[in-house]
Amino acid sequence: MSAYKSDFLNVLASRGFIHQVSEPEALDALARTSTITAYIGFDCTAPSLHIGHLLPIMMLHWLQQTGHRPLPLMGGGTSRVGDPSGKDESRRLLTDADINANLKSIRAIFARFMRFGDGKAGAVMANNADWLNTLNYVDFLRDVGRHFSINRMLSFDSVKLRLERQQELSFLEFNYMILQAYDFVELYRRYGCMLQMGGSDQWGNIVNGIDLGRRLHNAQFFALTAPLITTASGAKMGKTASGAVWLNADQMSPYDYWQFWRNTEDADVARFLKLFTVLQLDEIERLAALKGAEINEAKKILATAATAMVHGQSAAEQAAATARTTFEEGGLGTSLPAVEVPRAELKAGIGVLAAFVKAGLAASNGEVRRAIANNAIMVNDVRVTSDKAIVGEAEVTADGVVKLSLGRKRHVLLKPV
RNA sequence: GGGGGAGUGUCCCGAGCGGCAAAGGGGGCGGACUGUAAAUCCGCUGGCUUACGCCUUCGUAGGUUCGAGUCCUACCUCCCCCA
Repeated sequence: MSAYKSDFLNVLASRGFIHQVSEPEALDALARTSTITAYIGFDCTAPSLHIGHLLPIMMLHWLQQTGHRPLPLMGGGTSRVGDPSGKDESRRLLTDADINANLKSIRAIFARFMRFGDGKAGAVMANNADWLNTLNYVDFLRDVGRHFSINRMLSFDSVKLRLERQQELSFLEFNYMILQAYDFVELYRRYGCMLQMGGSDQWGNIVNGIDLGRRLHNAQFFALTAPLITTASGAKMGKTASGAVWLNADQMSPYDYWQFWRNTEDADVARFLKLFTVLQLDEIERLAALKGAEINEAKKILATAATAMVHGQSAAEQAAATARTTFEEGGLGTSLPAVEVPRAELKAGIGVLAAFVKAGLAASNGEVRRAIANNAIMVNDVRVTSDKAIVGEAEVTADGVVKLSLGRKRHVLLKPV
């Protein structure tokens, strides 16, 4: 069904990664005849990447699998500015120390998805702080700024929407697109990078880079954007009670990560398998054909495969096993999140309210009270009906833990130490 | 510089005659139904409290009042118009 001749575009298109491509024929031809270096920018405004970053990371993965060179760019410099795209409010400005700390913890994630190092397709990581931080303002204006038309910049969605909605857009943020365009050129100079990929909201920024490349180097750059991924019911992906779905294990356990995928809506299963796992397409076809309750099998495969991409095969299988014992056999899974409690404290008895707050299942005593009123609280699978109930040593099971449950899905173990 | 408008529950949007823990959505969480799905229906969605109740919250700081999100003053931030 795909009209592309190159492996690279074929794979991306058939798995649903492509929203827009500039000059598709030329890019297709280039991908067939040479090794492309392509970059995607990631900002460092949070200490971990989350699910929203997964799509671009997968694009880099496939880029490498099809023989090309991925170039993840850390926005060490641009994070100091903040991209106004899709935002009504200015982002908080981060300190350089924050940015560097974030950058460091993000870096490890990439190694899971692509091979770094030598060889023609070995991935390279760059940081735009390396060139942006030392720019000379006047030189930059003369060399780069003169190629930008304010008239045109005002017509870009990222700017236009802010202005139309009467939201403040600072000069600092207004410059973001210029810096991103400059990044593209700089990566071309340093690494011969000719393709920039990103989310669909990046189209305007990328196109600016293409223009600048043509003006400064008479070079043909390319843009490729991925669709914005929403769930079948229209919600933005990756929002849960506790916030974002993080990729770092210390922000979100592999078990919880597995659960996130396990709870995918039926209608999203096939699409997510294509986007977020590396299963063969014919295998995905087979799974997608499952009907009714059988599709749960596909969801488990999705969960395990997607978790394995980020946390490794063994952690993924452990999460799957824990889910199986917990949900299908009514037992205790070993990788359920656990919270340690001093044995003496448990001996004295902890009120249910405090116990659930301590376990992180609720934010306040009141929240636990309401949950009890809603029949949602269980200790060792026994429903709690009074907020005066005590969790003590008697509740420690043969496994040496106390199982606290909020609803049927959220479980935390209390482990005496 | 002059004139007009706006800022509401720490997720968002948004109503709010001086009696307000503050309408209504969305989102989220829980329950029922299911398949750890969707849809639907129901409940919850500031903190402490067994409870009466107490405390904290409507841009900031004061004031009027028995009582202020609501009225007054000053200040901060944003928007629009005029210069």
